[in-house]
Amino acid sequence: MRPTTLTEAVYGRIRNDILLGLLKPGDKLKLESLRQRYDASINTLRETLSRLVADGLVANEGQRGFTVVPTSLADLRDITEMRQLLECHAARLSIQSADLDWESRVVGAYHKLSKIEQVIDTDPKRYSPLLEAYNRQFHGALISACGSRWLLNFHGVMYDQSLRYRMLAFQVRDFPRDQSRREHREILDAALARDADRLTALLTAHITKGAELYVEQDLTRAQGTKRRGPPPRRHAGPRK
Amino acid sequence: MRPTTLTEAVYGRIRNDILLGLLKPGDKLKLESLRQRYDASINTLRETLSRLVADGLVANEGQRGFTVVPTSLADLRDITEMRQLLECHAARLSIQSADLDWESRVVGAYHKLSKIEQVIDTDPKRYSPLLEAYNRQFHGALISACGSRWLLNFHGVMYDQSLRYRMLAFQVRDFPRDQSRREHREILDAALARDADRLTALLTAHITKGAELYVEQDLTRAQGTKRRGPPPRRHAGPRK
DNA sequence: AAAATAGAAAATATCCAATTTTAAAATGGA
DNA sequence: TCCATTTTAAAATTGGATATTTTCTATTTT
Repeated sequence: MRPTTLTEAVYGRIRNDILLGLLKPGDKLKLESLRQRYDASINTLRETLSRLVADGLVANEGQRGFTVVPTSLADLRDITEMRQLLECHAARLSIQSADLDWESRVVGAYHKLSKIEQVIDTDPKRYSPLLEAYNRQFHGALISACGSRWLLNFHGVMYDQSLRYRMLAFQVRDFPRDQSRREHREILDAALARDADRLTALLTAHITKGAELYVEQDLTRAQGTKRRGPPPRRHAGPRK
Repeated sequence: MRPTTLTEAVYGRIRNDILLGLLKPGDKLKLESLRQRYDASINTLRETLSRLVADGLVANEGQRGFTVVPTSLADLRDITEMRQLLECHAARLSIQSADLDWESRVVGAYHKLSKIEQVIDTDPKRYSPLLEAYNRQFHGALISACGSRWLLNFHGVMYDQSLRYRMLAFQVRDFPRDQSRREHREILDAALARDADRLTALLTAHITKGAELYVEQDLTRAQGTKRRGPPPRRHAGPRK
């Protein structure tokens, strides 16, 4: 589904630019520049930025305008643990009430992911953002039967946060090959075997490894401007 | 800390009105009416409403404006379970890294809560919103040493959501007496004894009971307008 | 030279008026 | 009663104007 309103479209674009690291942690988001870059009015921009504040991707201190939320190892650790908690819990619930539809979604998502992983693995030059999209869909499918909107909601937020760190890591280091492919395969097997314990163990390890991609570099250096305060504010909902 | 900007102030006021049930589930939030009621411009209003969308208190479907998010038993169940998950997890973590400061916050918060509970218990007419504030502070203190900003963040969202249901229940039924007082006492004891298992068990029960106040009435009747679709969208950060 | 201060320039937060789009309601026949 | 059309009420956006607040820079003071 494509955005029905301008605000939503711009929201998606800025969000994407932050997630991809085009807008770097700490960057000041001057309304005037944004106006030109995204071709929308100040008011529309402010509205979209407010939403991003809620997602924990943008900060809005007092009267000092908007900035891209800074990164830190502590924040990454927090996000990683939180994502593990939520994703494992949701995966467990999903397995409990797993039905054929769920299985079908999981297998389908895995297939897509697997195919593109194969392509990229043989030729790293062909890395595509599609990989990230399919990866998200696979993880999404796994927990799609958990039955809790809020859980999916929060998980989505954490997923995006961790994605940002991962993408930042790829800016300085090569995309890791092979390993995550095998992990995904194991995760799929555990899911289809309805082995909740094994599944959560695998997911935990998988998520940890993903985070390490970032930790390995010390990416917590100069970012945009000064204070690299704590993370977000208030935030909410998942994508329809 | 008082709001530094108009938007923040209005945000707080609308938020409060929704939590208190002054703005009822399903209510249409016409910008024009809001403009008068809260004395702010359309743009400012849109900005604050966007934030509330993130909190899962306001919905913003397509091009049909804003509405107060409807309530439903399914949603309440979801919220309740989610709050239990987060609050118990956070309480456990808190106990793990509990120090004297934490203990002091817990005891202090309990004291305030206890005092006002006593007053209200002897004279129900004197029910005060302060009780809710102190109750929040007590629960907040319990998990304040968990060390995870995101966890506190998400918990805050769930707490507010459950508070809304509770307040809606009080509109039709009397404030329950005595029981929760005893529960709080037990919770305090378990916390000070560093008994994580007992504490989480008590918290779970306590939260369940709180939710039942609402379930007991069938409060899921006509609310504002038509479709009472699913809950929220995206959401994010905690209060500073 | 470090610290404090005054003033200028830049950027925010807000508001208002006007336009374009959309959705919901009303109307008028088949 | 059920469509199709017109009307009407709102919402989404824009552009511009205005106070206020920050931030920067040059000037003084200690």
